[in-house]
Amino acid sequence: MDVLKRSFHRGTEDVEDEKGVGLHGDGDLTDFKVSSKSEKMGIGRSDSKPTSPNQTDSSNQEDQIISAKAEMGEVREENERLKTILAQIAKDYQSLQMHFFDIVHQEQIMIKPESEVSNHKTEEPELVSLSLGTTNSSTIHKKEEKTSNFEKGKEEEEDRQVDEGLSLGLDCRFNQPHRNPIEISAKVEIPERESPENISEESKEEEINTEAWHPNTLLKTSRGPEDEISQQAHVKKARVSVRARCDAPTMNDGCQWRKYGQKIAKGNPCPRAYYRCTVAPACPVRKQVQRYAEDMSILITTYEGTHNHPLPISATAMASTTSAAASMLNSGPLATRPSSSAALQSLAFNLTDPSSRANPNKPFFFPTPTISSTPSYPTITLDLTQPPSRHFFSPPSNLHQNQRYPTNSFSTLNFSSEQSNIMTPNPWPNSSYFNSASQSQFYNKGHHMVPSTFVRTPQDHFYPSLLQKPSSVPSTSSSLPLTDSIAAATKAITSDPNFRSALAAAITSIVSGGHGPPQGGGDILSFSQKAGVEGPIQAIPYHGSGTVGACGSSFMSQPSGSGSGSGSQAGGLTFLSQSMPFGSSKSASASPVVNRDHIS
DNA sequence: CGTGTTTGACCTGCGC
DNA sequence: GCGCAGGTCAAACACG
Repeated sequence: MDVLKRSFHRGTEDVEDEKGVGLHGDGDLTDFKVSSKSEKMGIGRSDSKPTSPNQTDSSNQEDQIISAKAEMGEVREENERLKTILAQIAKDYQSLQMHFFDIVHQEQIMIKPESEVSNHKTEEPELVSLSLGTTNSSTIHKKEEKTSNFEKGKEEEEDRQVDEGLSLGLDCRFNQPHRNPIEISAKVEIPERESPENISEESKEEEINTEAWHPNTLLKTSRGPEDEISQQAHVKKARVSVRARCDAPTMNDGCQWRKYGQKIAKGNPCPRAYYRCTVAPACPVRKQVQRYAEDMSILITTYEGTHNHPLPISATAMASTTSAAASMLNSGPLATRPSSSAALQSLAFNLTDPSSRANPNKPFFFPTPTISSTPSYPTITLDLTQPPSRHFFSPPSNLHQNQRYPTNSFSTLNFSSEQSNIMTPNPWPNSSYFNSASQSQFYNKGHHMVPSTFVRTPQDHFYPSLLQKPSSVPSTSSSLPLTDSIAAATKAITSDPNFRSALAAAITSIVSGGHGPPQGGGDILSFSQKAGVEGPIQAIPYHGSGTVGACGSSFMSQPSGSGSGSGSQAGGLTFLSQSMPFGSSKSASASPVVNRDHIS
């Protein structure tokens, strides 16, 4: 409508200039007529032509009548002319609109075969990848959104135009022919030693291309247990480990987890806890949570498998992040994956202290990904405990066996500079934060741990004080944009090897990073979806409210006591958000074992 | 009583 | 084959 208004305004500028009539596009036609006529005719105006006292009344009246008639005639002509102009503008607008819709529709048609192919592929038995984020579902949603836009009434044209204009541009950005998500994760789930001999790389790629979850994926779960087992056998092989400072027993990633085991791992006095995703009964995703032996403030969370269900929106960022990392891990050397690097940088950009983003003079950091050889369980680690490196597009600097962790050796996607990658000693190794009593008390009182940020600046290490902040953790408005933008960025890794996509994701991140959150799912989400940065749109209502807490930090608003969640981790993803409310997980936090282990 | 956690036992894979 | 370590199971337990 702005276009129309502007056109209308332009179309009447001449008239305004000539007649000095204050005609503005904002007014409707009726107002225009009235104001135009009245102003020109002097009707209802106090500043109408003054009459000379020296003239006779009769002659004055005649003159006035004549001049008024003349003016009326002029105004009528002008009015007709303006009507014609407006009609022409409206006609042009309609024409352009139709043309625009045609373009959009043609795009949809072009997209549809891809989606159908993708859906069809999903029917095939294939692996479940680490593409935790949903992909096609949101594509479908995007289409539905556009379709519904077509059906909306004329009164919604304004919004529609805005929306579709946005989606058009972004679709152009992401619907490139080279969009080929498979390339990235092709080798992820199929370690060489397990690769079927006769399967070509292409077929494997196709296979994995279907891994991203979409509604049809649920069909998988309804298959026989054999399929499930065979899937799991593959899924097992790739892991994403997230290393972050977290004082809560577990990291809240937005999903619901049920603890099914605990084991003392060799070389680490802290037990390793095993969790299963309970969002869906048959969800194969597991995670292991273990504290880093040398710095118990660091929590190592290892994810394995692919969610076969819609993810809560709060969990998508983590899912996307881990998915992206897994894809990166398995996609080969980063040097050959500029898109991954770019997207990771975008990711790191979001992970970086928001103040860095806010201040253009403050440099922001880019990750220094390092890929190492991987053992039986290829694992990529997102090291979010240190200030990230300022290296830009650093290629894998070295291949190394990571000796710092008691787990299997794994690849390290290190967001730290190499120099700073030395683990910081626990600032309070004997702190009562790891005292069972204090800890459980802390959690049970419903306080929320104020987590340290994943990417810290050196001065951020002074975070015991943060921990003592009240539960009013800033459910920062940036949470949603941040997480969504991260999802966008990471999605770019998994779904589009093209650099432009990653760059676009980065731009999206930047655009979204510093602004307040939209309510109810948010503009950023819509933006991402329209942009083809798919997210699990079906999960939008998951947390009910559209507040930031619901989307990014809803967990913060949940009582840490056992609610309906019964102590399982649930709630908002805070993983990559500014507030980073790790923990507040009742289950683990209240666990005496965990607390006990923290003492040990 | 339902749900989640704990924890010892069991299973599996790997290296020797 | 054996031992080790990681991973999982499931009965017992705790909690609301």
